[in-house]
Amino acid sequence: MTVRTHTKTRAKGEAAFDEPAEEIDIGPLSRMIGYALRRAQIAVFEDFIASLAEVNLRPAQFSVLLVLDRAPGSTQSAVATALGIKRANFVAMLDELESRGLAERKLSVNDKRSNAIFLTVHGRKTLARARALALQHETRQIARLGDDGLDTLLRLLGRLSAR
Amino acid sequence: MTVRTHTKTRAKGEAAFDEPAEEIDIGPLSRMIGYALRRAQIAVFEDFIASLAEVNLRPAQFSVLLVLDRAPGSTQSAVATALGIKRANFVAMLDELESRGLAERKLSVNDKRSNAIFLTVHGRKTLARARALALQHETRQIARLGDDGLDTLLRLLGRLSAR
DNA sequence: TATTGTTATACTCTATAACTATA
DNA sequence: TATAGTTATAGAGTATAACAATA
Repeated sequence: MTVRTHTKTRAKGEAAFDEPAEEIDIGPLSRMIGYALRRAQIAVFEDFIASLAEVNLRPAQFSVLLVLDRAPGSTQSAVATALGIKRANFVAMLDELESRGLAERKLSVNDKRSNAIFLTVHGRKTLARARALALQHETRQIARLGDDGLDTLLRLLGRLSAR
Repeated sequence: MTVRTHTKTRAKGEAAFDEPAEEIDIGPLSRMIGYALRRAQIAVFEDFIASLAEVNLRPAQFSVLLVLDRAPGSTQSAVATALGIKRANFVAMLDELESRGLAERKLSVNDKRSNAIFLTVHGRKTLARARALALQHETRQIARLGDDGLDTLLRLLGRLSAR
């Protein structure tokens, strides 16, 4: 698609204040870290979502299944906090995973306030398939980054995320 | 803050399937590109928003002012497309910038369907201050990245965003 | 008193369809 | 027919306050 700006019919080569070039060059914006990060994140998430379409898992849902597999029996608060999700917002997320038969809440016997969360058998099977798909996605991104681009990128991103 | 998971009172050193460690380690997630990108983007945007609090400009609003300064008289569609914003969503954004006296729509004489967008004098003054604040923010992020971290990061992010 | 899960709510961002006036 | 701006609307994602049950 071609991006055009406001333009008058005008003799060739002639310039005017209110008539920018046909396509807008965003200029210094493309060298700003936040902007570049946002564009890259959108592109990578798009590829991730398309890659996992078969299992219908969004990035956040996949991350929850991964954590539940690593730390089965965790409370909702623990999982939510580990992933940077507010516990209030985690309720609906878990509701959906549970309604899809991927995870389940079990009443805790020790602390009756909390639920212990587990993957179901179906959840584990789905996660296994999701992992394979995510690996393909990841491999594709790593290939784009080139030789030791991954380690370098993760190191730099870690410095920005710290604190 | 300490993240705790579901835990029973239990003799020291004893392990159990449904009792994960006190804090959940997200594990392989931290080495996934999309996840690392998201965390970094959130951290950088947070710093950006705090840095520009004085002028009350969000990242997207700042980017619009930057583009208008570079390409005054551009149409709404051109600006929106250049920044990856849907033109329908750009209407309310511009409404706010206009109501704050930062930008203005002018009826185009050549094509009466479109508006030519300009910064106001106040918009230019605000942008000048915003640029100074954004530069401080950017300098802080660059310092975190270390020696030639910026060029490396932008090169890698560009490879992920391509297409 | 503090915490867990929950509900209600609101605000931002994003996406699509459809209208109008112009081209 | 197609495009620019607009409206309406819906869906994610995220944030806060408050409540009941339990610690």
